[in-house]
Amino acid sequence: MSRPARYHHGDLHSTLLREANRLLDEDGIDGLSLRKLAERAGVSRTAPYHHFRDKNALLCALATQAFNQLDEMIGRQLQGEGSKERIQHFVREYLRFATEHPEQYELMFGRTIWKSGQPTEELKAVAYRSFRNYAERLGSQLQGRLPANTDPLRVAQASWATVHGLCRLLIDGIYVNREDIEAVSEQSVALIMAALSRP
Amino acid sequence: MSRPARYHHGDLHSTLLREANRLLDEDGIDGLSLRKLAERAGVSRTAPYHHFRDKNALLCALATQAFNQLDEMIGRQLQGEGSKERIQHFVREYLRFATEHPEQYELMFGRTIWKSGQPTEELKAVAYRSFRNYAERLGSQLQGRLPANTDPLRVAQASWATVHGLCRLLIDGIYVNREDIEAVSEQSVALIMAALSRP
DNA sequence: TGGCTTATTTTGACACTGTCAAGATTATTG
DNA sequence: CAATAATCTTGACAGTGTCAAAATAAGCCA
Repeated sequence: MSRPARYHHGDLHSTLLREANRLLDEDGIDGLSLRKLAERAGVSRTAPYHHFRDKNALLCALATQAFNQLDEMIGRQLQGEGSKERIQHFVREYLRFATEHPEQYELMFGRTIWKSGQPTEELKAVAYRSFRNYAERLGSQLQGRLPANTDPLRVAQASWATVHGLCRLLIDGIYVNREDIEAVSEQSVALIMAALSRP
Repeated sequence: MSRPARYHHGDLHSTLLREANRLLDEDGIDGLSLRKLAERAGVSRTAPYHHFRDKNALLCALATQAFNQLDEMIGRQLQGEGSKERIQHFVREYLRFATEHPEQYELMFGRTIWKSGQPTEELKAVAYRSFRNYAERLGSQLQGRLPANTDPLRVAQASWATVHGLCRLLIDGIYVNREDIEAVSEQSVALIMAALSRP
């Protein structure tokens, strides 16, 4: 671990990613500065620029990692046949994912990357893939139970917006009460399921 | 308007608010710096500090203004008896409110104030009042049509989360296609209305 | 009016930030 | 072993929010 200080770090790329994630958890997205990160990695201020084009690129790399985790979680939770309980459980897991690492979630969906910065092609790919994954799996969960003239894609988009909206309200500090969010999400699922025809 | 430069500006407080709103529209929330603002107002860098305790206070003032507008809009759109069309129309107006001044919306609901900074008591008051207003009016629109064991407050929270989620996806630059959002919001309203009993 | 208090505004300074350019050092390759 | 490429450092610049101390103007009370 703590080898003597050398000119070449040897493994700076992954060290940067690791320490950046730590900084993100500890100091939040605003507290994550390249200079602090460099210091933690035991390296000079501009060293990271040889591994990431700029700060935006670093943040995109972090977000990409997180999207891969989310994608994996979606695949794990939304498999098998659909039921209200399964969907309910998925929503809880999604909320947990977002609230256990709020700064990561902010990075994934926030304006820091998508608006102010520029999402990497890699990031865009994994982000869209995650949603497509969700849409497909939810579609087969609800298969045959949707009312006529109801596009499954629209249902996926709408439900995702709802859960995402709840997450944002929690993460951005507008709602503080976690149990309220829990109840609201149950209400949302209940409402959607009530609109479906019985299998 | 353009009087000769005096030591005392005379109306700096409101000038700052006005120019800050312009800067917000033009350069976005990240481009809104106190120094640029001071320059626009024709005053030195630290002059604004005698009218707003710090940058957070200025932003809270802007957000408070915006919430008052939203509150007024809610009252205007959600009066009278409820119908699917009226609610649909309200959602469209809400989307319009958010997308015509995205930076203001970001200020109102974003982490800049609610998480990183500290919302003023005044801001908290008007924000909660706006939601209470929405919840009450939506409640009377749906009166008597909600299924048993369905708390109108929860429905208000859930539906607000949905519309808010859609706005965020648009504003943060994740969704770019406006028509998609339009269709998704219609789908959301349709789903909720489908779960209600006929009047 | 004059003098005192208070409200505004300014200049100077500090610690931060991201990032560029130029040089120093090590690793790699022919 | 020499040349090239990769990696890292130091120095610098423009930008940020904000504090302290000094300058200026306005308001008020005699």
